[in-house]
Amino acid sequence: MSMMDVDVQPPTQLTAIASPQLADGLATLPMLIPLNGAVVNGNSTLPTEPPCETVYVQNLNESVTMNTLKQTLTNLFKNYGEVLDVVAHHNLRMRGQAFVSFADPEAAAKAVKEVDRFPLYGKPMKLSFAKTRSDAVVQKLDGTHMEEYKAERMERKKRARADNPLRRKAQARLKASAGDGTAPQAGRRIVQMPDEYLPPNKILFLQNLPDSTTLDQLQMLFSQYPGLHEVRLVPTKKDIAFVEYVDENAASTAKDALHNYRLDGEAKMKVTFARK
DNA sequence: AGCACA
Repeated sequence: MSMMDVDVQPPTQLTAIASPQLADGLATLPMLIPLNGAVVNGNSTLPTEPPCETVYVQNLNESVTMNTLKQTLTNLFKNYGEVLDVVAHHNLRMRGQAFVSFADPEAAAKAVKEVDRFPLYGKPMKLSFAKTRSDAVVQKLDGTHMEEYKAERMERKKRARADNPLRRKAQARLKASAGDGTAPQAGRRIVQMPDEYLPPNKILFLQNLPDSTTLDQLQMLFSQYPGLHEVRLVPTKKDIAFVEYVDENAASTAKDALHNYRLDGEAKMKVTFARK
């Protein structure tokens, strides 16, 4: 339903690779082994992106609600492997970003390669590997060392804070100028953006309505959510309709509430943002 | 721009 009805890269079959073995003796904090690619000496050697299990996503459309965002990201990324967790925050510092954790670093690598620049909700996502492992991954690797891991993470944070910020700025600049000659446009094979990933719109698009659906019925249903402007049926097609709200936020609320609602107790109606 | 998770 999600990615399948359009021409999108099919789910990647990945053979499971051996997870890092906790060598018997020295395995106190196996997950703290630095994700390779550490900076060697301040200037010349740039860190190569480490094969972290977690993908760091930037440039997300910030007007999408947290729930739909997480849901959508899970749906999208599970095409590349088992998704353990999706973490996103709405606060000033963290909005527009998300962390998608895979069980398998190869799945993450595949996702970074193929999904980078994919336009989700109207904005091309920037994908890279997370700097640190996520809790979900650590849990999976070795749930028993969670507490120690968190303690260690605190330490790292402190050290980072003490670290000279100027040096980091310089590194960032270097990196920006270095890469970026031929980043392949992701999503080349997509002939049409799936409805689910369209950017917010004050107009909603309803699909899969039962034949018996009436205008009154829809008005009744959608007026439960504030800001309803108008419901429009499509004379030639009984199974679809448009519902317009005063703004995107209002529409978004109604959409989240009524997507998959069963009007007749049977079929689920699909509610997405309309195409512009 | 911005690398979190209690």
